Amino acid sequence: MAKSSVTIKDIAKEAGVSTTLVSFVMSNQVAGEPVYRVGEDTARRVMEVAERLQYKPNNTARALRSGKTLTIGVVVSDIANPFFAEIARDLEDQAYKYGYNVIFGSSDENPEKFGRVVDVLLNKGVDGLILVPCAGSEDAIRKVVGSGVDTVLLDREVPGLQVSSVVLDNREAARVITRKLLDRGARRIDMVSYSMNISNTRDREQGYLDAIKEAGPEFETHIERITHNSYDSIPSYFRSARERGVDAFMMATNTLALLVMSEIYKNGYHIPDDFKVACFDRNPLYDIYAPGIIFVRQPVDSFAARAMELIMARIRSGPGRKVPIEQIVLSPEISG
Amino acid sequence: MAKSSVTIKDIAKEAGVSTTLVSFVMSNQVAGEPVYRVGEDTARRVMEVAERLQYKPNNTARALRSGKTLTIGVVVSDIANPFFAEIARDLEDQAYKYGYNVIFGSSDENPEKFGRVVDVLLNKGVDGLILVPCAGSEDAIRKVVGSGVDTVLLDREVPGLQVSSVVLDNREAARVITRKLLDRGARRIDMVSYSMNISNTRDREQGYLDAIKEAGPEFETHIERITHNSYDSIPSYFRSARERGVDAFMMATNTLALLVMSEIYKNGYHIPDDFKVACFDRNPLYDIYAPGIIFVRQPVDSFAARAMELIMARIRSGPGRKVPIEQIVLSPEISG
DNA sequence: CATATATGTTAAATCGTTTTAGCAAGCGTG
DNA sequence: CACGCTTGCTAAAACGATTTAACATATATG
Repeated sequence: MAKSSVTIKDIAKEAGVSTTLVSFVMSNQVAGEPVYRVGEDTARRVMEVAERLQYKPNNTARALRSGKTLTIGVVVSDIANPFFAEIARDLEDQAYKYGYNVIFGSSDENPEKFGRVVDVLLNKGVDGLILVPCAGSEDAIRKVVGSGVDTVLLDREVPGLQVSSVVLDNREAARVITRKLLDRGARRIDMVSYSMNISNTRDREQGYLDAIKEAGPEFETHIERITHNSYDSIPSYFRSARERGVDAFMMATNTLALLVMSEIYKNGYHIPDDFKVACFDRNPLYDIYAPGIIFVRQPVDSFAARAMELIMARIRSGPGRKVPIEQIVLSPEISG
Repeated sequence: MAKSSVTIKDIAKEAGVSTTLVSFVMSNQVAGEPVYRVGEDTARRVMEVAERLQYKPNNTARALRSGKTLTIGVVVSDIANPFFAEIARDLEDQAYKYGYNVIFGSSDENPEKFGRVVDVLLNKGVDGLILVPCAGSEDAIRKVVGSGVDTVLLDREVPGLQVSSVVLDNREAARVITRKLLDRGARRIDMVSYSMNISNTRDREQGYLDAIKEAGPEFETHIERITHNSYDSIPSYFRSARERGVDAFMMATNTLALLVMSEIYKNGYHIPDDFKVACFDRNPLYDIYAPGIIFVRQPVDSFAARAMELIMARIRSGPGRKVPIEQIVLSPEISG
């Protein structure tokens, strides 16, 4: 631990005031409006001394006494996924605006790890949690929420739980891009999805089915469910899809999209001439990789901003009368 | 912050002993060998009570008094890169073995952000730092190391700095895979690299040059340096490479490999028939994407294990006589 | 002028733990 | 039996901040 060496006491002595006063000045500086009344010139003097001595408040001591760490914990499902990496970045920026920091954890879509990570974060003393649930994490989330920790769910919901959340309108988004594939001439669209039981995946499948149903009874549907992180089945799946006369794919995530598209290229086909493709999430590789692709651009910055607003509102409303639960559903933007 | 509510005091009262004793029992439990002498049955009783009351030590208070957080800070250059994502995971596991936790930050290859992130970590009170330097981060690292914080560099070195590090033998690895391309019949090999000034990138370029030089004067070299995160130049580069009769590519990272390979496929060519490809780092997409690819598999688990060993050794040797600086160079494994 | 109110400041308690210094009992030794 | 050494335990002082309660002084109010 870095020895901060210069403490509030040193400043007090140097400026000829009490430590209390120094503390007042410091916390007034951090928060917006002055809560404590401090003489203007005294405040200036204290701040000058603090500056000169390069005072850095000791967050640990602060946390111990005040019970607030000004840190919120974030658990995403896979930090290596560009979608979540971007969310992580944006959350960090948002938190900064409120004078907060963020600590991350990754569940790797594993409910046990999810629980462990949440425990570690709580033990480190975060003021609130922003969680991306994974399949099987319901109990852990219920427990945390039940114990009164301020929590907001992100990207995925857990039905039947009294907790705020920010998600995309996945069903509508899926419907729109599927519809778009049809408009561009696709006759036989497969959806490639995950077998994980996660709200957003299920919603996307529904949207796909909605669109095909609307199109008419002559259109067939097929949802291929891939097991997370075991992608060897893709080549054989692609072969079967081709044999069934599939001419377009709708993918539930950017990872799936890349996998299927690389399979398409590997077999010597082109996008969008041979196969049309639609999917969720942007990926930096699209730019150069698949110019003709249709994708749902999730408003990641809004995800982060809304989630942070919700958690801040909850944190700032004392333990007494809490701010009400809010479930925010964001509208998708479609590209391509 | 989660109210842990039940404290050492409660246990002391319940068990009829002093808080000191409870503290002794608790910390003996955590560390390996008993440092304090405590009666065996008393210890058992205290632990029973602690268990029954579901005591969770308050890390904040611990940190404040002891000056140790049992947390080490890690700054990688891009958490969204699978290579670093895996390193992050492995570091977490390693730390766990020592009873430590890990907090992450990402510099996004930006030296200002690097400095900010390091400051935040130090301010949170980490006991040590594991850093992946980025171009321009030298000053920040020098400052941190100079101020006595235990530090280990990972994946990239900063020449002329007294600090432990764990890196791959990048030059040798690059030489070997370039050689392998030649052995498989490549006559004109381009290297695609980053323009960033980073030790490992420079070393890889040297290895490439070494191999071509060894091959004989009739072989030409070309190093194409791409600016990080601006990949629009790749199509035009690929065109020019094709015109120059290039028949193989050696890429400095997995990201570059994917970009160039997708360009190859997009133009209707195949790997390895039309172009042979070698690169650094594994990527999950390779499996399905480029079976014929040659790549350097970096021993990520060893990176993590060695780095954690080094930082632990430094942390545990008190501020008095520090363990000596160690620069560990790991051997690459070649696949394909 | 007396009383109330606002303003500027501080002493001391507190957060939950670790750590220092030391006490008391038991035991072997010469 | 007196001495030192070990064993088992504790009181009290940190750690560095925040927060409570209160004390002056100045200003306003009736």
